[in-house]
Amino acid sequence: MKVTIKDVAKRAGVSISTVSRVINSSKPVSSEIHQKVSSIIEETGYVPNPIARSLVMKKSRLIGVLVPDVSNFFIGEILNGIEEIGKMYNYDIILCNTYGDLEEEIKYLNLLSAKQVEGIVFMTWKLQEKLVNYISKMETPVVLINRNSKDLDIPSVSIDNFKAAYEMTNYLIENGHEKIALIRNTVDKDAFGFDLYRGYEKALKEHKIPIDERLIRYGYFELKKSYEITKDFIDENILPTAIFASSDVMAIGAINCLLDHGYKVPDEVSVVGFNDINLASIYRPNLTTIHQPIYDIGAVAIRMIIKKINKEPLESNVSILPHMLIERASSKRI
Amino acid sequence: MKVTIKDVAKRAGVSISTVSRVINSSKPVSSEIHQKVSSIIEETGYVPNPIARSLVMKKSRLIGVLVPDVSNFFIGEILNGIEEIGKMYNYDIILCNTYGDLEEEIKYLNLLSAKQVEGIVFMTWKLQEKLVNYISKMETPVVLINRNSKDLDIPSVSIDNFKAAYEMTNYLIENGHEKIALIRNTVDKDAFGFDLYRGYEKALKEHKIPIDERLIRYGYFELKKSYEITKDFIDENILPTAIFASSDVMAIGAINCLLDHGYKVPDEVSVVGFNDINLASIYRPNLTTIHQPIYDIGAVAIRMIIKKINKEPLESNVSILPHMLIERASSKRI
DNA sequence: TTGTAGGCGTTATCAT
DNA sequence: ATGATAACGCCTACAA
Repeated sequence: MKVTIKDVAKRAGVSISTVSRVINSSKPVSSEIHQKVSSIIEETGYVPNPIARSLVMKKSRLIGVLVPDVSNFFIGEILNGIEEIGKMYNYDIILCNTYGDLEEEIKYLNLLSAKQVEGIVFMTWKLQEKLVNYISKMETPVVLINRNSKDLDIPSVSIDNFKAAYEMTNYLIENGHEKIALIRNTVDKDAFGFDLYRGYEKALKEHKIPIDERLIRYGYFELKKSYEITKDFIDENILPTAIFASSDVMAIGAINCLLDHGYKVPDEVSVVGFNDINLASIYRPNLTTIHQPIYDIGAVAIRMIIKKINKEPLESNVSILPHMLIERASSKRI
Repeated sequence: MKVTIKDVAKRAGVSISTVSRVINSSKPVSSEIHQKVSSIIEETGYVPNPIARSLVMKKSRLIGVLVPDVSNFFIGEILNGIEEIGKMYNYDIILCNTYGDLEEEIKYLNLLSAKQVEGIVFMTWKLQEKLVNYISKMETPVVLINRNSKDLDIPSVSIDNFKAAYEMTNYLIENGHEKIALIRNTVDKDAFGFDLYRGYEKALKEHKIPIDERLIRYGYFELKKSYEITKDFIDENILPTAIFASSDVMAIGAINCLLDHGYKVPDEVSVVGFNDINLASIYRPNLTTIHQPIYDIGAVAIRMIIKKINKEPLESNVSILPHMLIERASSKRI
C-alpha cells in the first residue's frame, strides 16, 4: 500500500497540514517538527500523490505534444528539445501521433484538453482553416511549430521559410543555374512549406528567369514521391541542372534516383534540400541545405507554451529563429 | 469555467450518482432520465475530469516510456508502435529522454511511478545490474525493450540478437570473407548488443577462422566513432574484406569513411549493419542488414505492459520476435 | 431505479 | 506555529 500524507502525519504525531507545510515549505514549521516529519518521510519513502495534488491545484504539469509522425527525422530532433526543456521546468510530455490526419488531430486536441494538459505544442503538415478556428477557440493554450502564422493569433515558432527559400534559390542562380526544379510538399496553401514556393518564385522573378511550371511538382513529404518525380524529369527529358527539394528527405529521394540512373551529383545535377536534419550530413553526397535550429525550435516552442500557461506575456506571438544556408557536396557551380 | 458532474446533475434535476451512471453505464438508468442527462451532457459539452477519476479509481491510464534518445532513428520507429497501440487501449504515453544515463534513468523511473503511471516501457543502451535490481523491486510493472533477459524476471521483447549475429557472420563467411571486422557497441557485457559478439564468435569458431582481436572494436553507437575505427583499419593497414557493424548507423559511418578514402563498397570491402532502420534502404549503397520488426517491438512491448497492468498472465516473460537477414548492395561475394 | 454520503490524497482557509 | 476542515471532481456502497 502506498503511504499517504495521513500515514506520515500519524506517525509523526502531527496534523496533515503540518506535513503538507514541510513538503511544500509553504509556511513556517518549527525546526524540530520539521526534522521529525522529514525523517519519517525519508524512512517511509513517502511521495506526494501528484494526482491528488493536481485535483486541488488544477494543474497537471502535463504538456501535450501533437506531431504527425514520431519517427520522422525532423520531428525526432524537435522532440528532444521539447522534452529536455519541459523537464527543466518540471513538466511531463504526453506524446500523440496524428499521422497528419485532421480528424485525429481534432480528436487528440480534445482528448488532451480533457486530460487536463496545461498546454499543447502542435505540429502538423497541413494547417487547415478548420483547425485554426478550432484551436483559436480552445481554452488550453496552444503553440504551433514550423508555421509562419503572422496572420493568426496563435503563437508559433519557426524559421523564415520564405526568406530561406529565397536565399537558396538565389544561391543556385548565382551558381549559374537557370533550370531549377522545385519539389514542393503539397499543393495546398495551408500546408507546411508553401512559403518555400513564394521564395523560389521571387528569386526567379528578380533574375528574370521565367518560371517553368513543368519543373514544379509535389512530393508530399515523401522520399519515394520525390524519386518518382525525378524519374519523370528524366523520362520527359526535362531534367534541370538543379533541383530544390522542400525537405532533405525529398532531396535524397531525388539524388537516389539520379544516381540510380547514372547521373552524377552534383556534376550533372545539383540537388539541395531543406531543414538540415542529421541525415543531411550523413548521406553521401552531403546535402547542401537550409540549416534550421531544429532542437531550438522544440525548445522555444515549449518555453512559449510555459509562458502562456503562466500567463506571462510573450515578447512576440511569432518566434522566428535564424536559419543558415549550408553549402555541402550535393551542389556546385556550373 | 469547466462544467462538472455537479452542474450536469443540477441542470438535469438528478443526483450526481445518476449522472455518473449514465457516463459509465455502470448501473441501469431509466431511459427518460438517460435521455435527459445525455442531452444535457451534450449541450454543456461536459467531459469527466480524468484526474478526479484517476484519484478515486487509482488508475491514471498513463504509461511511461523511457528511452535513451528520441531522435534516434531506431527509437523513433519503436515509438510509433508504442504510441499507436497505446492509444488503441486508451492509454496515453509519457515520454522521457534519459540519454542512457544511469542516474537520469533511476530518477525518471522514480518520477514516473510517483506520477502514478500504470506501467513503464524501458529502453536503454546499457542495462546495468544496479538498474535491474532497482527495477525488480519496483511496484510499477516494467517491460524492457531489446534485451534478451532470459535470466532476469523482468519481461522483455526483442529479436534473438545472438542468432541474428550468428547468421550474419555466417553469411559473410559463406560469401568468401575471412577477415571480418566487428564493430561492437561497447565493452560492457550488460550493454545492448553484447550478444552480437557471441554470435560473431560462434560463427567464426565453427568455421575455424581464428579471431583477430585487432578487428574487434567499439563504436559506442556512434556513426563518428565507427568512421574513426574504419580510418584506423586503413591507417594500420589491416582493412578487412568485411565489416560487420552492430548498428546500421555505424555501418554507414564505416562506409562513409571507406568512400571518403577511395575504397569501393562493396567491391573492395563489404559492410553490413544491424536493425534495418528506414535509413538502411535510403542510404546508398543500400545496407545489407538484419531486419528487425521495429514497429512491432514497440507494439508488443506496450501490449505486454498492458497485460501486466491488468494482471493477465504473459504467455512468456521474454518475447522474441522474428528477424531476417536482408541482402542489399553493401555486401558481395568475393 | 434513484439519492445520500463517504472517501480518494492533497492544498488552503480558517481558527486556535 | 499548528490543527480542523472544507474543498477539488468523481465513484460507489448503502439506503430508500
